[in-house]
Amino acid sequence: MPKKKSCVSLKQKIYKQLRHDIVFGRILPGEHLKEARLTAKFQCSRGPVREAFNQLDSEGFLVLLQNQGAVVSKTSPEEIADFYAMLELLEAQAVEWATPRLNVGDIECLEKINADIKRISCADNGSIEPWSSANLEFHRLFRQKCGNGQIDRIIEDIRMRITRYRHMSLLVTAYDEYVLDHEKIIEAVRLGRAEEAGCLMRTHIRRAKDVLMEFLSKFPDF
Amino acid sequence: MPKKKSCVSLKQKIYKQLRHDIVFGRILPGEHLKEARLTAKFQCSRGPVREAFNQLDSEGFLVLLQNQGAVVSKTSPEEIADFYAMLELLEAQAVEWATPRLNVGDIECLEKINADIKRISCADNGSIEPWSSANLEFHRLFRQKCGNGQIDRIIEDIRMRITRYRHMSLLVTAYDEYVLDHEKIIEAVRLGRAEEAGCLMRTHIRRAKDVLMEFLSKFPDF
DNA sequence: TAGTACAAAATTGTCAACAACATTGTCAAC
DNA sequence: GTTGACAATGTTGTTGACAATTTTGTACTA
Repeated sequence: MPKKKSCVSLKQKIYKQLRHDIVFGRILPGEHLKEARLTAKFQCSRGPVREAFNQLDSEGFLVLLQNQGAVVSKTSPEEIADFYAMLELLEAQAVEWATPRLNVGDIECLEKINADIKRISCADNGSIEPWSSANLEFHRLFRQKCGNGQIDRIIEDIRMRITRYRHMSLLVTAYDEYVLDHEKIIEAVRLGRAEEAGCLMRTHIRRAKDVLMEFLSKFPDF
Repeated sequence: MPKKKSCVSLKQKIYKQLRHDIVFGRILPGEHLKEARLTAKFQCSRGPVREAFNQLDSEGFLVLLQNQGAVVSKTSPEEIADFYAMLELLEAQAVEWATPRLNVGDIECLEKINADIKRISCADNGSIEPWSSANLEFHRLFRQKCGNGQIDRIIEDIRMRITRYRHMSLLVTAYDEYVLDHEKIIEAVRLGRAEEAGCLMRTHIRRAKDVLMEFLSKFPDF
């Protein structure tokens, strides 16, 4: 049988699909992934599936056990708290570094994103993903412009790891507070007050952390 | 041919060996690794080699190019500067968090490690690795005891990534200053002055950064 | 000589089969 | 009924072969 042209490797295709399914909660923590099942789903052999597993393992989304296959990693409340403590530290620093580097266009962009967030909040159609995407975009802008590619990469990784759990807490979140936090941060950035902007970001993330941790304590099943 | 017992997977064995060779400079940045050569070296098929490549790729030690194999990743001076900026931030925080958690035994341990470092410095037999190991151990203690597993993991990753370059700068380093820095940090920790200890760590890492960056600017070939 | 088209070689991507290991189910002994 | 050995089954680890792609070598043309 002649093969089809492969512009992008099967490994990458499978990796992206699986990561998306894990991050957005379509595959649950603790679930045991079997190579055979995915081979059937993606119509390929076990090689590419195994390579995708490997990558997901070293990024923390899966845990590979010797001769026992892959399990979607569970993140304990303690680990989530640790992740959020890192976010506080890193994103505050990113904002501080970014502030003197942001131009008028960037600030307009931030305002536009925050307006979108506000609009989505008001619509409140029960769908979490659009809100979450817009929110991530707001935070992403700072770290991408802060001038340190490593902090950008590390924050991105952490955000990916906690997205699944964050989406839970969004069910009970008062979105308005977050929008106001964002407005304050934008204002501080506009005035060039880097340190203040960093503090505001820290407080903002702390608030999100508290909401999520309280949610998790109420629903220990997750 | 009957196979030997495999307590640890070939993939892991190859991964560890390759990572060690990269981190300790036995394989140089930019070098193209070919699967065939490694299958010969490790006496196995291409599967495990490919899996090791994948892991090294997602950890940043290699870059996998579509249909073009694996290249040992080069780290530019700018990226190294970024890594060090992260270390300043993260290790200072780790020390600050660790300070109230360290007991008498831990502090004795720190003093013992620093004494080892001093002894190795004086011996000065030209071998970098023992000094580097002892120094890493000193820094590792803080992050392991700081109560945040994620910061520990992230710092470990960064340290791995820059070890190769750090070893260069150790050729021209005045070790004594580092030992004194360590002593000051220990003293601050003993007195429970968390914030001060954090600042000292920040200064200490900044010093190491400056030495390395100056070295790299003198030898741009690396 | 420089440049290009094309064939040959080398290398990576994928696959299907086999070997090693883990889990499950069965059955006898107590 | 419980326990432990052991076979049966299922899953992962590894392999060698083939397909697809890239690189290299070579002859030809301007």
